[in-house]
Amino acid sequence: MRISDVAKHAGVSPSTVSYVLSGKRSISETTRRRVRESIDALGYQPHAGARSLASRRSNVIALVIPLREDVHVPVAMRFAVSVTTSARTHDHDVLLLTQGEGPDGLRRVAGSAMCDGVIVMDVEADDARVPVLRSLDLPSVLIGVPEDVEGLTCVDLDFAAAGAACLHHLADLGHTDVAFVGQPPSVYERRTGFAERTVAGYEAAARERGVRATLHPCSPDTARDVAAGLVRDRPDLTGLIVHNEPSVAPLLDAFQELGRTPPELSVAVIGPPAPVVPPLTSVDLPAEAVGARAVQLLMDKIDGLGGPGVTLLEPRLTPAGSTAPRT
Amino acid sequence: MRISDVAKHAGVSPSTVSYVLSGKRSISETTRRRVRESIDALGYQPHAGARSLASRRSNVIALVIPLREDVHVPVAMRFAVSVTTSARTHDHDVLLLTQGEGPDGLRRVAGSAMCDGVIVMDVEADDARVPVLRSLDLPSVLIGVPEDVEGLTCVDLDFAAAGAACLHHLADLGHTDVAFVGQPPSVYERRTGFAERTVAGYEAAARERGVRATLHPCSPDTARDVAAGLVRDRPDLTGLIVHNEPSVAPLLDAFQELGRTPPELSVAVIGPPAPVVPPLTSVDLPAEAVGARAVQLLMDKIDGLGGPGVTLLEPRLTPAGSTAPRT
DNA sequence: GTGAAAGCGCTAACAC
DNA sequence: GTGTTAGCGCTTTCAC
Repeated sequence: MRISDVAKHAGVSPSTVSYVLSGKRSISETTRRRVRESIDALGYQPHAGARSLASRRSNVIALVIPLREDVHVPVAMRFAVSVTTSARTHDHDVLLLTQGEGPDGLRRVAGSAMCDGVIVMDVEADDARVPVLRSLDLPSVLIGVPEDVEGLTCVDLDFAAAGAACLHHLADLGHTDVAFVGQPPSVYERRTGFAERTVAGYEAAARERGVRATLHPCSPDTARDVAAGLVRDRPDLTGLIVHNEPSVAPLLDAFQELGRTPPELSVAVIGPPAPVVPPLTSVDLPAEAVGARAVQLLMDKIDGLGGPGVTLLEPRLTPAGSTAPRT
Repeated sequence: MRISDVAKHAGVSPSTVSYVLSGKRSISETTRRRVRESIDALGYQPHAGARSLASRRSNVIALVIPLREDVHVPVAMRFAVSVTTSARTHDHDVLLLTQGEGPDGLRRVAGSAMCDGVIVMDVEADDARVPVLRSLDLPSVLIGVPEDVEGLTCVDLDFAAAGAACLHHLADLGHTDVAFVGQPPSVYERRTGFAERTVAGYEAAARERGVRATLHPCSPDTARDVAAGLVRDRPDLTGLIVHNEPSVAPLLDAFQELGRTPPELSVAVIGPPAPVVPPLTSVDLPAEAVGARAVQLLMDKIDGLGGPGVTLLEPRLTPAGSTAPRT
């Protein structure tokens, strides 16, 4: 089943079928309909390899997913699904690259023309893949923001604004002593962009508002200790910002056992709304929007449109019962 | 940069370069070396589309990942990563299909020759994709086992054996009253193979051993109620089997508050070892092994080797401090 | 052990 | 608005 079979069936030339499919030149309404009918009748599907050979377009994008222990998998998956779904609306498929392949994976897919572009997740401040991307002339979009963004196209949530939004929210409620429970230490050590920027936004806002503000890296299994340490050392603490999805539940449990429960201890979280009752004041992480935007930007680049630039999506803080005015 | 450039550089014909790359005919050691050197010197990489057009092999496999609310994402991701990594060792890449595309996604990638085969995850007892797979003559491997396995190649953990192993372990310790806390109700309603089989194995073993055994679907937000119900209605309960990864922590917390802690209440879990201290007696879910096996089986099918069949990997129960003899 | 050349199925000039 | 045709870059017969 090839394009010439469809052409014969419809009584037109192969190129006409091709143009009906691509819409790259105008076709009379009658011809278009006849061709469409033949395509349906025969169940024709173009051969992807032949198409990519002739058109120099694979209609595939690559997605590099993170695999680190300290990356919250469900969030990564939300990005991946969003990218895949969005790509389909642009008639592209998604090739999965694991971070384990590193820069070589990028060279491989670029060199063999397996994909038209690549989306890289979990970008660090000084990411080894960035120089490779610069040298590769493969259209790319980063989800995350490295230190040097020269020539790159990046998308992310405005994490600095998210950190600031939480602090301003608490400051507006009268809190003057706040702690920030963050990502596992390793995340800061490898200088993951989003984590650094969140803290920077939080600390800047705290200075601005004259709020006492400290930082406490955390992971689910150290949550208990972090809570105990805060209760012991910070008697005046009334505000808590948590930027660590899987630690939210253990942290709240620990604080509760220590006699501190929201909203007496006002808690705001940065991340997907945890399915806890009652709901928490939170800044959502719009993975779907970020993924869709990344795909859109990549499609533009593939089509030679748009230049480099950093797109930061505005965070939205949703107040809930876990934060209240200081008493 | 094409194969003919490499051929010229090495002073051989294009076909010789092709054969050096594919190993499909014998090449003299000297020629092989010269060609290899030219390939390295020029940094040649074959064009994937051209290759797939000429050879009718894309060297890509598709992977359908589940996206359901009730599927535990980190486990699904472990499968996906294992499949991707294994595929690379067989010189294949992985195309991501979301479950949202359903049967049409399979038809699409099969019809356009985008991939040589497909691996389908999260298979249900009566799965809509199975008849499509049967009609498609696209090599496929299912991770999971549907009701009718005629003509299919399936891999999975032997969940029936896992359920039985937990019960036998508890029975060996003298427990005679056991409860099984399972997946969310929706998982059973849509008849997901692995959940049904686990329960079946558990119940059969319980009958065999004369143990009182009941089933309790659960999700993280109903864990508290499930625990309360069991404490209230089952005063003689001393054994618990949990087949619900994200509910383990809330469940144990709830039981603790009700005065029941391991190993007085002996708890065994089916799933990846939870990072809790002290560790729990558990049956591991060998996602890596299952993914690797699925890829191996698929590669064999693509090469025309091996027939249909169901491969069940033996579970391994690792005893730990959460289970103890009944007192 | 190696080379020549005929496709693989499609796209996009070019021609009308 | 439509048809003809020359590639796209590789694999694989066929021939030696």
